[in-house]
Amino acid sequence: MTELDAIDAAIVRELQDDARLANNVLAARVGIAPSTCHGRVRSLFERGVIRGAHAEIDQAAIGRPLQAMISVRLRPHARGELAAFAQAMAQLPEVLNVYFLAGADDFLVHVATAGSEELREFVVNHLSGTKDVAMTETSLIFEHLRGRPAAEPRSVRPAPHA
Amino acid sequence: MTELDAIDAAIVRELQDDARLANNVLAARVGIAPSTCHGRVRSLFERGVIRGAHAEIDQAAIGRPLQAMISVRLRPHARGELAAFAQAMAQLPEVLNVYFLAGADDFLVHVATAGSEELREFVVNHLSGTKDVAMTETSLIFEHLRGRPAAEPRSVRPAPHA
DNA sequence: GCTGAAAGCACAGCGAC
DNA sequence: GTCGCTGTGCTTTCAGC
Repeated sequence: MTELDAIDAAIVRELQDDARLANNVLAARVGIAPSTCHGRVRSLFERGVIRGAHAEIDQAAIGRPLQAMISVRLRPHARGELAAFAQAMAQLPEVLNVYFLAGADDFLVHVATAGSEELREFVVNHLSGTKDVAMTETSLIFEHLRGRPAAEPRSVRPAPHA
Repeated sequence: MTELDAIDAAIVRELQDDARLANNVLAARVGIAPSTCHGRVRSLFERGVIRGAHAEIDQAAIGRPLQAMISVRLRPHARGELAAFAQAMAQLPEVLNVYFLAGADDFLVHVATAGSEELREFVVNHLSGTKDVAMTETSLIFEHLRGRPAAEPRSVRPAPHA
């Protein structure tokens, strides 16, 4: 697998915190020249270590103040279509995340809706009212905290010549 | 609250998909001049509609191939410190997300670890082995799908003079 | 909302170490 | 691997409209 040195790890950490960080600022922060830094960032994207950059939106500001996490269990006969089902879920405008689980439930759906009525409609129309769904359990989300960036838990090999 | 017109909504949608999109490309895509577009993006950040931009990392590539979602319930006496507890969780390097729930469980912790042993250690050291935690339930995550960008579910007022 | 100018930066390719 | 250079184009801020 693609190995990351300490500088790559630092770049990943910084971009995880702010994906729009200017290259020259990032270079200074990780202690390398801007041209080198630019090449490394490009490489991280090309190698798939950084999959993309996404803006974090205040859902309430765009008219979806109510977030919920919905546990979903499919009926046994529909388990084969689990992937297709989850994929379809992810296309719906209310859906923020779909987590495919290995446990009692088949997956979790993280949604943001305009209100409780819209949430109810979402669950009925796309989940509990569907023939493939055996069970749903909806929990409202009060708050969502992002973890602090982490890169390379262990075995970070030293940088070339920092 | 800060109102968003159709152009702001389009900008939000594009940046949700790619936060590093070049300003001139974004401007062309939403149909306004680059300088105007730049001002709107700045305004969206300043108003807090866009809270930040974060790189999406391939956790497996940085040495954390195993992800899990952990349901946590605190003991009744510890409910008052729920916010502080969750905040502390979010600081741990393994934690990607903490979802504060209103339901049977108090919160969900989304973690990425180096392996099953590290996951077990995480749960024991920071959750089940803690005096404030009443119960935990760990589900492995097979896959994580991001929802497709959505902006302004309804009541998008027309743009000024698009 | 647009245009235009000016400074700084991004980005690619180069050679040198 | 690193760094520094150059050139083109873009970003960003500032006017004024």
